[in-house]
Amino acid sequence: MMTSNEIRSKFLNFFESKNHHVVPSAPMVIKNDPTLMFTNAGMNQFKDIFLGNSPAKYPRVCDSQKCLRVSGKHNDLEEVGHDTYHHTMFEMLGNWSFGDYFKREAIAYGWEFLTEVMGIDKDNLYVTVFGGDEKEGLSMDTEAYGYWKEHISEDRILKGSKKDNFWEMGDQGPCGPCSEIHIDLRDDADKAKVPGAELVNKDNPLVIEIWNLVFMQYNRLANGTLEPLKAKHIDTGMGFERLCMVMQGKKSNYDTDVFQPLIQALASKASLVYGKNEDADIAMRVCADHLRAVSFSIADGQLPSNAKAGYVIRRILRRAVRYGYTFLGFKEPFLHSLVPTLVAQMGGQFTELQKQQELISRIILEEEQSFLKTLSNGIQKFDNYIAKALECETSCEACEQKVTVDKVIDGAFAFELFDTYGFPIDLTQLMASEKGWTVDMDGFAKGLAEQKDRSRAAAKTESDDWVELLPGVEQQFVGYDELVCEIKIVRYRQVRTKDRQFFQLVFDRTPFYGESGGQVGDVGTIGCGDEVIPVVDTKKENNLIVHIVNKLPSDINATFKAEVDKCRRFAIQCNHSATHLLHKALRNVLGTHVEQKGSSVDDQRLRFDFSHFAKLTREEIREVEKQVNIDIWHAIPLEEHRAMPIEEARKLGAMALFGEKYGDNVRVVKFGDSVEFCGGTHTDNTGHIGSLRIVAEGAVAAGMRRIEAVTGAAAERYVDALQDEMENAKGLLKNPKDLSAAIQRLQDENAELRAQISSFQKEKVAGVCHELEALVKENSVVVKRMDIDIMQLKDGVMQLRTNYPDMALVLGSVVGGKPQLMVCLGQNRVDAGKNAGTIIRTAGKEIQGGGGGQPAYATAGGKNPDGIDNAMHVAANEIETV
RNA sequence: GGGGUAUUAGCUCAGUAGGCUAGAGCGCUUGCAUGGCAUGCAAGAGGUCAUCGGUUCGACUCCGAUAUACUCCA
Repeated sequence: MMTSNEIRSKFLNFFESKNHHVVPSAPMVIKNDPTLMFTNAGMNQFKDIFLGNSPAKYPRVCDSQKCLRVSGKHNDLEEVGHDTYHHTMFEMLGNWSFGDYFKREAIAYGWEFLTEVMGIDKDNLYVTVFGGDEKEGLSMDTEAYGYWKEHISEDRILKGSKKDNFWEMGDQGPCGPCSEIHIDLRDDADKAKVPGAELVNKDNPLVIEIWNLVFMQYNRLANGTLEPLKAKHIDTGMGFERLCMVMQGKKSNYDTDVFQPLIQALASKASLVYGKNEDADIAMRVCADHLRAVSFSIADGQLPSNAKAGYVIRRILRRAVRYGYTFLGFKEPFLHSLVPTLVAQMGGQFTELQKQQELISRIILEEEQSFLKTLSNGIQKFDNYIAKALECETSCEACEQKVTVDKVIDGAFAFELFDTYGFPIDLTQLMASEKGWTVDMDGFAKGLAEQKDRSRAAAKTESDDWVELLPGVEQQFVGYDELVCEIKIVRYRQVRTKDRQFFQLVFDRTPFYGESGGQVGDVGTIGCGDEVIPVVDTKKENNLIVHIVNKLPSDINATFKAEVDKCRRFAIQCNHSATHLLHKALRNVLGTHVEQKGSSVDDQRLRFDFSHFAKLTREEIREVEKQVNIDIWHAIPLEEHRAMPIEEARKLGAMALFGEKYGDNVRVVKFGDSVEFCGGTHTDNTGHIGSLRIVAEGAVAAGMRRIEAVTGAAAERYVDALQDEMENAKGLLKNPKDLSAAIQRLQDENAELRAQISSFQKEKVAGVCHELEALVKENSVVVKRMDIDIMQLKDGVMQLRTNYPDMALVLGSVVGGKPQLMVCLGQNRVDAGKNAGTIIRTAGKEIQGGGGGQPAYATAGGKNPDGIDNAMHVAANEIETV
């Protein structure tokens, strides 16, 4: 039997023999494409070639690309595990032609590989071609049909609809008809009953598509129309796991050697046998699949989090935990313990997994723990809800009105559990059914739909088609050397979001750095004559530097002077270079397990995330700061290599980052011992940085720390602020020798004085209460004016009340021009039907105020101090009257 | 980017349709009991109810803003 590793290499070797260049898989996590979070198809890493933004380095390429399909157009998440062939993460084998060969060769290569290299029986194969679409005005792909006829009998060539046989990567952009190869894996008896041709594209788990050949020949415009592409491309994708299933004679992807080790490990952990129980089998498939997806993402630098791409990863992980919890009986974290199995199996091919094994395990463990906590919170909330509903039932029975609860969980509550507390709806349903309840799913769906509408409305952006002014001009970035230059606008378009509209401009050459690699985009101006237009931001989309402006220049075709905000850029460069020095210093001080996991650099500060498992001590922070500052004092000049062959760069000791895509030639930035692959802009000498101060250190996730620091003028300001505060504090304390000791003394003194005040107050109150007690002993009704804050007497008066159940007390006071009134009644008077709250409201009118309280004790305040005596009389009268 | 929820004792959390002397369990201190204890009993300490404003006679509670955390959607 061919192993999965052998199958992968046979594919790559085959296309290499057809003059294809074998490239490595791009990272699964996508960094600079606003329309896409994860690589969801093999073609992603070549997107800018298809869009015409950059030229192809090789006309023919092949690879095996790790992909994640979980959101957006290809949303398979809820399918995964229930069938035998959907996955979140999978490998896509592909071959490409960029303006080189087209349909004839693509079809011939595909056929040769499957039937001759893989030795698949031709009688099990079917192919589809695009059958045309009237609405689009497209006719059938007779070209592809013709080439297929050379290999396969016509009754095996099927015509497909636009849905199945016309491929588009989005609402706009390159697209074209495609041709799929399907395989029929059923046994002969079934084949005899129903011909395979009838089951193609019908979701039969044994008649499946294995390869899609896309013929890119059109460009879709924003208004929906198609225009022919000048250069035609081939883009193919074959599901690696499916091919393994075919080659290993299995009927499920999960039965191949790609998944079985994980599934077997899970089964033994759960003390179950795979294949005995459908629910448990699904759960094991879910866990095996999701563990792969999550581990690969973390290896590529995308951690679970509560927003965007990180949130997608969190959801996948939680889905696995949910299935394990419900169907495999795992009530404690378990997924993390499978990481070694995954690494043992795939770590050889994907070294990023192996190198970061510990980090991956720790992060998964932490996520599992936190989700199990959310679950237990949700279960508690759920139980409370049921208990309350049943309580209502029993209490109603007590008053002999037979009311039964209808045992339906309110949709709004189910949605609240889900939306606010993250409690999965299927668990709510499961728990409900265990108790004989049902869930109002319509109500739940309604809540969810409203939520979705709100979000969509808020996130809506519309972009027009690009207006081409200078077609075919390739953009050039000159910002490493120049901050001012003459430019022409190559193309532009308008973009509208909910509360803003702006224009995106592309120049022929630009000094502006587009946001990428953690470095913010430049701002500045473009000017022509008297007209100067601010560039408010610069972004990078698919390797294209896009300048954001709020209005278009009056003459769009003019030559402009483009000028980057120099001071800002200088500060950014210093911060970026300081980040490199910091990275190196951290590895020196903490060890080489420190890897960059994220970085953000702007003109104000720098932020650096890295793998490390403990809080940095104050000494470590000092040492890191010191090492960076020594590099700064040494005024090390920048050594920059714009395009160094990657192997040579590695020999120099350059640090490559996980989850980054590198070409054959890379830019290397070197300051002394600090050598990094980096596309960012840097200061020409570390001396310019001035100094670095670390201002914050904290945790981001398990095994991951974050440092924030400032440099140069910002560092000066930071130290100034500290110094000012210190001087101020010293000044306030009359310049003590030891500030901390002085503060400590002050605190002790303060505590002592507080204690004294409170004891004085207690004494005073006790005195007053004593006085009142004497009066209460004599007369059961006491009316007294005493101008102190009555609220303070509360405790004492309440004490009095418990001792003298017949007591009635009316106190009045005027403090600071504000009248206060209090009525307190002993229990016997309350039982007799008197209510201090009512009395105080009546009496309160006399001081133009309101008040309230309980039957036994009430207070009121007011605006008219002159009425206080009257108010007391009124209250007293109320108490006396029967 | 748009919603929702939470923030109360060292920890985990109750709580009030504005006024009940702000509580429980665990932990802590002290004392007593047992030969011993992951023991029992008793007493006690510990709270600017996240921060800042507003409404009110009165706000832990209502309203607004901020911060932090959690969570859903995009």
